[in-house]
Amino acid sequence: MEKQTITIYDVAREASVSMATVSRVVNGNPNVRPDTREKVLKVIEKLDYRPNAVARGLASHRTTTVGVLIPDITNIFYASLARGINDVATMYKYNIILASADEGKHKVNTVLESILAKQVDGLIYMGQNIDDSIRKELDRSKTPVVLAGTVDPSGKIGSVNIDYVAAVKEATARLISTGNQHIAFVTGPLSDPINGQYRLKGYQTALADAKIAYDESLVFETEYSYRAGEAVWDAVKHAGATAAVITDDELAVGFLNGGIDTGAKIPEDFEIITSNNTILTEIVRPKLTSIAQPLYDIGAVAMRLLTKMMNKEEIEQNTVMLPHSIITRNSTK
Amino acid sequence: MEKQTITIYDVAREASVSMATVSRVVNGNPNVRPDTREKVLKVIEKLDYRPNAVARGLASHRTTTVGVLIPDITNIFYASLARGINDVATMYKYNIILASADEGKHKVNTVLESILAKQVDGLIYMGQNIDDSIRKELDRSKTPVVLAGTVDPSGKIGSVNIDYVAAVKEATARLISTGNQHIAFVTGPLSDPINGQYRLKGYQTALADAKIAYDESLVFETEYSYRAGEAVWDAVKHAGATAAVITDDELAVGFLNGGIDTGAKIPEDFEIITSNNTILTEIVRPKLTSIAQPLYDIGAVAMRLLTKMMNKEEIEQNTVMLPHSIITRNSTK
DNA sequence: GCAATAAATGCAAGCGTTTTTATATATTTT
DNA sequence: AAAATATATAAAAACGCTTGCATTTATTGC
Repeated sequence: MEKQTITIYDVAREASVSMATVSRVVNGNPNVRPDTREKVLKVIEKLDYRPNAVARGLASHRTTTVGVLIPDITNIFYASLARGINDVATMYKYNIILASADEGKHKVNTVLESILAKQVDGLIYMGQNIDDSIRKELDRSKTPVVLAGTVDPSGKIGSVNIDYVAAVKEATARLISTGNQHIAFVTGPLSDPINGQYRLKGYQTALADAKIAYDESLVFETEYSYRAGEAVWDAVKHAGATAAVITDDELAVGFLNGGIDTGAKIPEDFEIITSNNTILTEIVRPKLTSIAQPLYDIGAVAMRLLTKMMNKEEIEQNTVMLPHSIITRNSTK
Repeated sequence: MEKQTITIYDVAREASVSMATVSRVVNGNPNVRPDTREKVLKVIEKLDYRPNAVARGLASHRTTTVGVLIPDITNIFYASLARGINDVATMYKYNIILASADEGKHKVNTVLESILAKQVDGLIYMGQNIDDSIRKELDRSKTPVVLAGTVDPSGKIGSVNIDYVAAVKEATARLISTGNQHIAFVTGPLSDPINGQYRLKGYQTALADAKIAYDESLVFETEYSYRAGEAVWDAVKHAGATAAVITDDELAVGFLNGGIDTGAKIPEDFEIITSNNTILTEIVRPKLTSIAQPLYDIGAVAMRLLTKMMNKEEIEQNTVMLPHSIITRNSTK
């Protein structure tokens, strides 16, 4: 009664050729006489045959599937990267296994393990700092990995980013140039090297260049969320800051509104530069001046890089830095 | 030289049991003597054996993978649903193959085909209207499908939604109650039954109840995006509307800013109610009054429903309607 | 202590492909 | 036209697991 699924074997029989030949046709192997190809294609059409990707994966050791690890799919920053990843993946005929590894909730290791068990051909990794246990897991599977919007200070793993040091340095310098002497640095977890090493360094360097003493009490570490931004406004204000560099747009938007809602005038009383130039920066009033990262491109380039690795092509540069800029809007003077 | 991958066979040999027994241990089959189980587990640990999910999938006809079709991953509405889906999927040990089927760009059919080829155990479908070719594709594969935030007017396919008719009716009535006689309905594609049938009907019903004539020139069909919202403001204003019900938050936010930026006073001159109650409604000033849909829950419930279908459990109700409400903020009087 | 029954384990046939190797057929070369 | 070479096709062995069935081992009843 059950509608029998049609296999390559059925096609072979019906077309009076071997399975091997059908396989060749399906895979576009040129070693098939045109008329045989025709014949086989006709049968495939007639039987409405669809190759079983799982069987293919087992036999060929290629699943045409890549894993994508994302910290939070509702964060526009990561979602934008994901869009770039997705488009390029689609272009190269890969499917994406998406796994979200919310800090804590689903432990990265478990999630990673489940993805790797699925025999993905490659992995795009976003977010979370890469600790030893993760690195070990990555090593044991010989799966190619590319980090998108995430750094590996050891430089072993390929990655696509912007120059965070330079970007934050420029942003900070810009705030200094309009007379600010007390500039806050409002950031996500410093355990993430992007924040703790690169961005912080850019911030410090700009201060040093301007002969302003680095004051640790102006560094605010919190989480990437709107609420966290709202919540931190008071503290920043009380610390005596007159401007802030903020490392995430949701955070910055919360921070901005935290200020606005308590009567602060932005940018007159307080200047803000944020970091990701997502649509959020244009949605709020005043619009936010921002470091512009080519989010979509970071994802796209990361995925492209991964395709090369999966093809075992020669990689000229496994750490790529895309250009950034600063988009001036109305949260700065 | 290549580090040999360890298979179930290696474990079996090393533990001096059969592959079947190892398989039983790995799959938690109770028919294994505790000491044998111990022995096998020890070897698994020692060899660091990891089952190959692809081989498992081929042998068992279950991939523990579900497909998720999403129109646009950067749209907070869908991303929120996806988060609910993801959490429940993780809870039930399923991986997600995410495919984004941007209107047009990647045709739904192609994407669907590639997902189904991967032998997913089930499918969550969001967004796009389900036309005949899609329905056919869905039917041919016997894969269980649940729609999340998407309706199937035919009622054949399981789905999780809110009562769009009632929600929009309430929203419209609320605007009428504050004296508005010319209320615009700003929506995404009317080809989507949610808009074209349900929401529109709610809008019309509210008008009818208040004895206000339905005026087609107050219905504005556009796309779900910030820019589209900005762009449509003028037309709506010129049509003489004094309030609007808008079916998407990004759209609404663009619309709001389109107004604000041209000097309109909201809500004094113009009232707005939006539809999804995402964080965007709280980010803008004034904050937007909104229909509240339990986005995360829609996703979560949809996925839960799907797990039941995949287990062939009895489904009491394959179309579930979650409760909605209206959250009053500052874009209405 | 033995038959009857239940529980644990092993055997081996799939699952639906790809791919290597061998064979048959076609094409060139001389 | 035979030998040599190139091209198409076939045969069958993997790929790494699950699972139905057969077999062995343990448990129970009397």
